[in-house]
Amino acid sequence: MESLRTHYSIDVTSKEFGKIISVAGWIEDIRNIGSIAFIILRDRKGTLQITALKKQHKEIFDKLVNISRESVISVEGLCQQSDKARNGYEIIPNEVNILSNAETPLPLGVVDKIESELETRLDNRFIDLRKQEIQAIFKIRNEIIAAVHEYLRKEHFIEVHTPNIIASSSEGGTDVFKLKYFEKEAFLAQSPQLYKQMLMSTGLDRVYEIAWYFRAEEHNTRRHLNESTAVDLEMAFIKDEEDVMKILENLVYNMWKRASLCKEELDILNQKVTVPKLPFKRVKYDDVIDNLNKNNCNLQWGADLGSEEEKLLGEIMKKQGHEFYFITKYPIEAKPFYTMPEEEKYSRGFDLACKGVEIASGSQRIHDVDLLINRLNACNLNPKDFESYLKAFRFGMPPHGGFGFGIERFLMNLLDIKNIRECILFPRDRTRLTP
RNA sequence: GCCCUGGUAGUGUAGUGGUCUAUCAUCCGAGCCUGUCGAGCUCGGGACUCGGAUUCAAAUUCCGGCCGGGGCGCCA
Repeated sequence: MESLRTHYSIDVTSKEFGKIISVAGWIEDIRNIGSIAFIILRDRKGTLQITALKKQHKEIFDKLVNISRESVISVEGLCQQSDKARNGYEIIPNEVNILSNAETPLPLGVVDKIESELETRLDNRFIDLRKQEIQAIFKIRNEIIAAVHEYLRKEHFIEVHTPNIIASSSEGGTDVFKLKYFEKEAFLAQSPQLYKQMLMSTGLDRVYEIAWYFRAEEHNTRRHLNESTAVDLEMAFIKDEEDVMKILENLVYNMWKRASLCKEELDILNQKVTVPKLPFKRVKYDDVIDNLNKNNCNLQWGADLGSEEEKLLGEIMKKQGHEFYFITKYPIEAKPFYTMPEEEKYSRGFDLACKGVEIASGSQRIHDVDLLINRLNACNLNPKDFESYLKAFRFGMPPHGGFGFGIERFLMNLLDIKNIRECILFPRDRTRLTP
């Protein structure tokens, strides 16, 4: 055999009929009818059929029929047109190489008729990922991240990488993972917030990062991970937060558009992606509260929206034709310390929501160091703990703003996936540390 | 952090004090079958999360551990 694989399953065309080709992959199914057997082989692009006849070649027939499912083989044989086989052709094998034998029974069936639970699937993720509908999620994920790079580079953002091991918690509030760093104590970053802001003092002006977020909160829900990814972005010399929102809505637009082009994967997932229209609706926080209170909510001014209120707002906005919308001018007390205040009680912070779920949040940031220290104190944080961050504000810091944007939440929303653990290859949740 | 909930073959389930020697499907194994594609048929295999308590009797009730699922708060 000259090579393990000359063709992928779906790349075989009528040009190959009558020729010797080789294919390789995992044995998905063996249907032994007696004197004839059909072996379904799966590769990256799809499946194909190998047809073995006992009469014609008993040795190869016996070999193929006795391999366990999900073993890896390479087959060389005659490619023959067949209306009865999938893809319109079948391979008549003349050489079979077993590259890897799968143990039996499988901990999880790839094409079994019985659905497994998410836990079983995650415990055996390497097999779970053999399913085309699971792979489709990550192929789409790859595409939308490509769209992020493409769009942001076009807008002159540069991709950066900031530390994940840090000396103090980024923003206070949420729980962080503590770890030993030689003789010191360190933490895992809950976001690149402080670093991307510091980069605004360098003149790089526009940066973004596909960032890891580590959060030690002990929640156990469908929409929380303890390790997640995000698109984090920061830009300098902005007039106000509107400049940031423009980038964000265009980014989201481009991501949806790119996802809508993944026709094959969307078909497999039975999903339709409708590209949103620009610009997204801007709604002031005050109007949101009024609107919700008119609809039988009892919200105090200054309160953050609970998940039920968020959902209700999503329904109200949808009736008005807005699937995506910004909530702007949040009360300063509902936003983190680095958020730029506006007037007495407001801020230049915003959230982007889609279908009643918050998918991104951002703001214009404070660039004045005295104001920043005031806000730290007001939030019961100690400016001393933030000295290396504050230093970047003392020697020339332009006005700036940015946002963070959870990739898994976005995928859930995009593909109507019910559990966030489906959106990341190897999820880390409250109890899961392996695989 | 708080609250609710669950754990039966490899997988997914039925069974809620007593012929349970535990159901069914899938799966695995042996066999039959020349056009399967959820192949079919015959035969066989395989399980009660762990520890303690109650009881004549526990998969089933109670307590605890371990491991899950979900909701709230918080957040992405």
